Amino acid sequence: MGISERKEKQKLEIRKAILDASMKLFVEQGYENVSIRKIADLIEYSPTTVYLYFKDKNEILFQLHEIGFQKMAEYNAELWTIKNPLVRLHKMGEFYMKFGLENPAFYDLMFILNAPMEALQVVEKCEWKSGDQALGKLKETIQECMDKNLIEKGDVDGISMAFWSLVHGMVSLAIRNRFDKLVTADQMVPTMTKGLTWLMNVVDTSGNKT
Amino acid sequence: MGISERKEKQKLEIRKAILDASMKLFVEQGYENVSIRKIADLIEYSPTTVYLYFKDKNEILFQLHEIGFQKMAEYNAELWTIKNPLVRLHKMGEFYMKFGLENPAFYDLMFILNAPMEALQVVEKCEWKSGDQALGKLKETIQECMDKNLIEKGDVDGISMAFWSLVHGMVSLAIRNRFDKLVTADQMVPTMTKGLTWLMNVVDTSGNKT
DNA sequence: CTTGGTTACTTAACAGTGTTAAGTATATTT
DNA sequence: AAATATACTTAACACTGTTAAGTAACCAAG
Repeated sequence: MGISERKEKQKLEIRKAILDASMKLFVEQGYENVSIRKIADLIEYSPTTVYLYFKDKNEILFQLHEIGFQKMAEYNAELWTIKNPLVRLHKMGEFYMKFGLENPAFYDLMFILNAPMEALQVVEKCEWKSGDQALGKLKETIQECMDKNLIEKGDVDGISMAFWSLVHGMVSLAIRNRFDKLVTADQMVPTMTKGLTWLMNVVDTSGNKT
Repeated sequence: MGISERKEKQKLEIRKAILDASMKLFVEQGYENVSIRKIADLIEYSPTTVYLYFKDKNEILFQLHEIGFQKMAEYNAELWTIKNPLVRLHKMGEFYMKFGLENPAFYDLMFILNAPMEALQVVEKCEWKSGDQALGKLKETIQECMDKNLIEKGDVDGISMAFWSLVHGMVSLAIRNRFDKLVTADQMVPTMTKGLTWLMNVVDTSGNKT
């Protein structure tokens, strides 16, 4: 079956070429400029060929959204060397904001746009694996903080959601230009950082507040 | 000048008709179904006529976004009768989330979509009046909390941003379906409420924690 | 070696989008 | 009555996602 194996390989190569082209378009020209026709132009196939490798555009965007989570994991790599869970939690927030501000296109796909989630609903996987995994790490860290009496004990799910929401809120308001007219450009990142630091201080019950 | 006055009036009426039609479309069929052609169909004019009353689609969406802020003000009406600024702050968050979840289309326009903000940048007004005003009320309340020693004193701007970000984060993650696979439908609102209550308790230095 | 069928891809079209240049009546002013 | 201004429309441009139908190329069976 060496022949059909090679064909399988070739199919995967074109799939990859489509994703690469999509990536190129959407990193260089932003989300709204990723179109099936432009992808087809780049890989030098007709637009309809794209549909032989992906169900629809949402599925392509879902795949890019997954690549986004991989990229985010790179930002978080050094996180797991941090022993103190409270310091780790703080850094987690910082890295999250850094990733979002430096990769607004990916952030859009991962946490703002509807399209990738629509792909998920169709496939009926009915599981947002990447999101669930990321939230899991956050919950673990918060649980650890509670276990070590670094923050007040409470509902881990609710507190995790609140923590995530705070950093997501900041990043999404920033990249969707809601801070532009309210904070000067040079004060935006400092204000965001201060907001997170404020939260960290306010939850800190260890007595070693920074 | 009675005649030109009547004409002015008529012009305003068509402007209003366009906005009414846009409203109808976007409340009934969602944001992505508001198109110039559909608006034109509803008001029984040709699509190009719309451009005689609005610069472009972004300007129409900006106007709808303003109506959204008015609607939000209605939700907040009873807020200003609350004397205790800490209780008011809590209710502010609750009403904000309630508004967002009950009016996702408006919320989109006000705090998520780029289009309305693009209209603002073109007009060179260079001021997001509605957003600035809303944030102002939040800052006042937080300042009052500090003055009355109900929360720890600190950077009002940063803390206001953090507070806003938390509730915005929750609403936007919810309406963009990021909670769907992570929290069961019936637990979503309670989890969000708990998250806000947690923050309120954690900042409360009055000693009367609920 | 030819036939039949599968695979991979393309052409052409549908139904829509925002936007604009150019044209046409109607009404007002000179 | 002629010139001008107002209000609106037609037709087109350049796009979008998506699909039905058609066409080559290859591959296995008779």
